Amino acid sequence: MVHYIEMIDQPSTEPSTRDRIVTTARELFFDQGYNATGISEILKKSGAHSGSLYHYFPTKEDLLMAVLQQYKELLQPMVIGPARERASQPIDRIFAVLHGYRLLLEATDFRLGCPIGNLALEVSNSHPAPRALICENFDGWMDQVRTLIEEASGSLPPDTDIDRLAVLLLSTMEGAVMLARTYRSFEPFDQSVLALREHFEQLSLLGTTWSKPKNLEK
Amino acid sequence: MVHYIEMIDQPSTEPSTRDRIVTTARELFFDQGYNATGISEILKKSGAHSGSLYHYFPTKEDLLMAVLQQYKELLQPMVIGPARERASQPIDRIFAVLHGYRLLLEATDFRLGCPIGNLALEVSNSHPAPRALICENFDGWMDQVRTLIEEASGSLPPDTDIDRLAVLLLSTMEGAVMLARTYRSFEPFDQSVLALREHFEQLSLLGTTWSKPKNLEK
DNA sequence: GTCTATACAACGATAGAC
DNA sequence: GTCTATCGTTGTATAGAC
Repeated sequence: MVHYIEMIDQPSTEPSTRDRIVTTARELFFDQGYNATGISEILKKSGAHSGSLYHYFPTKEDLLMAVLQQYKELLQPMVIGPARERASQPIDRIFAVLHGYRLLLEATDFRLGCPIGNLALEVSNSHPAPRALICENFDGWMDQVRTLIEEASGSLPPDTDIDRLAVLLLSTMEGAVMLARTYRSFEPFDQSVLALREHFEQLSLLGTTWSKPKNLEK
Repeated sequence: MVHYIEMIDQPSTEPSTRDRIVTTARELFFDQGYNATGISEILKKSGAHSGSLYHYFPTKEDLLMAVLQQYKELLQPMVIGPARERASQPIDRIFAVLHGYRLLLEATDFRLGCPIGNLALEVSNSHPAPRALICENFDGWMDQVRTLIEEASGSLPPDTDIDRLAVLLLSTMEGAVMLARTYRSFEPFDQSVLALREHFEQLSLLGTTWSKPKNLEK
């Protein structure tokens, strides 16, 4: 609420103290995890002081929630949008989203994968409120991917379960990123994505040869 | 080294102090994560005292490595063996392994998923030595699953890439467990597994009909 | 190998001046 | 809203008697 007003009132000036704190916390949580990142570290890197941080965020958990809220807002401009621009064909756009995570692994030498996945495993048991926000992040991802799948449905059998496919893509991506980061190798990621590709190719095959006239348009 | 002697010398008596410490640490790391678990908590729950713990494990990281070593030894008796006994058909045995994780999610109300996956994301960036042991755990899992796939290769196309399939199963399982734990719901897990089932069914279809006349059967 | 006592740094969080 | 100073606790790890 105050948040939106700030975004309007400060169109293109330097970021507010609050935003610097959230962004810094996001970066540190991403790289080191939630528990391994101390408040003092966030203060030092952001240049803010403890009085300011605790003015905005009464507890560390509140700061985590602001970070997760920011991730929700970054999904479109940072993940989905760029992926859409990198590919023109419907099915390629789906895999362009996955490829985005590979680019991140590459750019960070396997340090950074999916920030939501990291936090999901670390805080789900102990922090119920952030856990709900993590669900919303996953929901947003699957919503977007579902849309991409729908746009590609011409190449899929008419009875394809799109929700199921979106869940499969998210599950496999999360696991593949986990393995790549652990092995410090693209191989498990690439193999997983390739296997998904084959699955989609099989579906395409079924979609074009199976049904009756259905998708004989052009 | 001393480890094996102890196992032989104490066939069925109560566990050694060392073993109690490792097992307790394993349970706490599993439920709470590595960073969120304090040494004092391990000492309290195991009944050991700090002098004993630091006698065996000079640092907390050394204890983590002993835990990861124990996981390697538990893979067969706790994961693969039971799965093999729960199913008789080759392909069913593969999915019985995945189902084992569902049973664990169910038994723990979604608190516990895959212990290796949890630790992988939490410590890979900061703890190189444990990271190597996590790789060995993943390797062991994929070795076992690869064997299960080979045993089922009669139902698969002859050119099936078995390694790739094993990686896909691990990636998807890890992601599916992550989502189930986050949502506190079986749905993402079940949907992911169902999608994998469909992938295997497609492969079976190709395996039996392919060889010659493409897919013009029936 | 096991126990008690404790060192010392880092943690999350607070108080109060400005 | 920002700053400094600091509280009380917990963190990992040690020392030394037995």
